[in-house]
Amino acid sequence: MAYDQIPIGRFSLITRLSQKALRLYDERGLLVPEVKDLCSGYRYYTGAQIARGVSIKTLCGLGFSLSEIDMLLAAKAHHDACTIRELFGRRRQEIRSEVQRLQQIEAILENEDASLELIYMSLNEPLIKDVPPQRIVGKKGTGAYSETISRLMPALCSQIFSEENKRNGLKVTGPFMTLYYDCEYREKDATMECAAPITGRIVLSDPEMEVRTLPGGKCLSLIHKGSYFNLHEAWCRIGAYAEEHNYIACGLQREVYLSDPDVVMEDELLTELQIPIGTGADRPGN
Amino acid sequence: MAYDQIPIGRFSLITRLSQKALRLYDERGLLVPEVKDLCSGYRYYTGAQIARGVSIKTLCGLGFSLSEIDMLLAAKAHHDACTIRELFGRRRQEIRSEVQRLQQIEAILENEDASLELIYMSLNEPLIKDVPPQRIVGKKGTGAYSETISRLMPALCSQIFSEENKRNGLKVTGPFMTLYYDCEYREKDATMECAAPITGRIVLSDPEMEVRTLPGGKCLSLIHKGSYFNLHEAWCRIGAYAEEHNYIACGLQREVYLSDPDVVMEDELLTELQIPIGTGADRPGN
DNA sequence: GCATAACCCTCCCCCGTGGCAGACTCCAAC
DNA sequence: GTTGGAGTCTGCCACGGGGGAGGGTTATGC
Repeated sequence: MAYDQIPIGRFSLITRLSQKALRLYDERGLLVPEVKDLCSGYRYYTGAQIARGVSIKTLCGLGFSLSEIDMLLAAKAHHDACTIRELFGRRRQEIRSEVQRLQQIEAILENEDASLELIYMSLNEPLIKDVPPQRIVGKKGTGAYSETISRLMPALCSQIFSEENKRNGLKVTGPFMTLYYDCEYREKDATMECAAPITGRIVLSDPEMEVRTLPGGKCLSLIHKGSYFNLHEAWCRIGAYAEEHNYIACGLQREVYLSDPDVVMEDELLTELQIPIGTGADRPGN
Repeated sequence: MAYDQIPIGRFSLITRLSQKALRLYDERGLLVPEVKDLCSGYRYYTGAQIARGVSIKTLCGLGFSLSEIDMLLAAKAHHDACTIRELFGRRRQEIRSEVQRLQQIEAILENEDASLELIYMSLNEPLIKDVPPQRIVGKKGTGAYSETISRLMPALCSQIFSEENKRNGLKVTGPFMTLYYDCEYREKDATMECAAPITGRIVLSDPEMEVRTLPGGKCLSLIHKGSYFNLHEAWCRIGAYAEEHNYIACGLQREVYLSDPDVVMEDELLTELQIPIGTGADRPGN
């Protein structure tokens, strides 16, 4: 059966591989046409290559990558059932987790029908992330939460934005935040510190204010959307999550004010809660 | 809160978007940094952009494309709940079909554990494809299937590969095939034609042989792997599939011999079955 | 004020496939 | 032999990032 000059189009019809794909496989060495006319550049396949082409098409449909397909076909040629089993198993694992992921997404999309608010809902899962060390200036105080913060923030700002510091080129390099020194909720006498990450030289006239470097490291992070009055709910959630996963706070918990409350509407405010869990050494005692 | 010079690294940590992604969104206009230092090229984001970044991150995680995210955010800005609902619904649909597809693959991977043979099993689903017109030379005959074919093929070959035709540059341009003239199975007196697609001028000494052009068009196609003795099973499957989907044959059914039986082992032989089904103008009702 | 480390920039390649443009080649029929 | 149409070639862009090279910029600490 002298039938060995199959041009790409015909070969594509037989194997159901697109011409584009066939050219790619040629380039990659996965399926190289038996003959390649040097002057015209035309690719000619042989009947014996059809089987390989069909195999590639099928494995492709099963979601294997080109390099995996290469390995599978080589393993088959060597009757190496072990490699094949392993690759198949791995692929099954991938598919399972992918299906799970998609089903979670589907659940989210179905829960709230036409609202983008759920965007923040789905962010509610706390995540672990890395935080860089920051040089901050802060002012400590004790009292009820919101009142104390309302008192500390203006004091902090007036120092940072003083004429002298402006002249010295002081810059605020990140969002303002509050650091909490207590491990539990305290209604009236919580100790906290309002702070801002800065760069440059700073001159302080308030003796209660302090400049230092906050250590970086891993932390549990949760972004909350909405009024500051609802922040305690978010703290509850991140706390529950930490407990559930056996994370122990190893430093000051932080409340990072991502939005500017002077500009953003109350229920659009973003706030990030952080609980250091990594190798940080700034335990309350230190 | 004068905090408006967030470099890309810090912004990346806050929003959980990679720097790579942020640069891409800048280029695409999806999330353009408020300030771009013209001489250093540094990107600086503002606190007000965090919300948009977080939204993008979340929508991305839900699997929306960048252009869809653009539409969603625009729709949200215009309080256009309708567009949002539509995009969400479409995405849900996509996810459902993707999950279905993956689960089918998983089923295939689980069925046969470590064998590549299933590769051909999964090809068993007949497919509709386009076949080009072919100029063929064929020789007809009547009788029992395998005997008749065994008689016709050598006759055909001896003509095609005759000295005279070789001199004229006759070329075989595709696999040999058998065309079946009967609509049903006939044990002893089936009419069939063995044929080969050719190009060039041909000289025939056998008056029973004929050169003509086989019409192209859509056909149902199934690739069978294994001995020719089992071909009838494949014919049953493709026939059942055609009946199930109301496809009516509108031309000669073909058996295309993709492998060379002189070279390939019996149980590795590939054969393609084709049932022409026309352009859809010859459905049962029409 | 300077050194150094950390940061940021642009450009290129990778995955695997589809689409398009412009040029070349092949074949069948006249 | 010629011609026209179909087939094929290469190369570029797109998707949505990840990774790396090589070189400029900023911040901190001494």
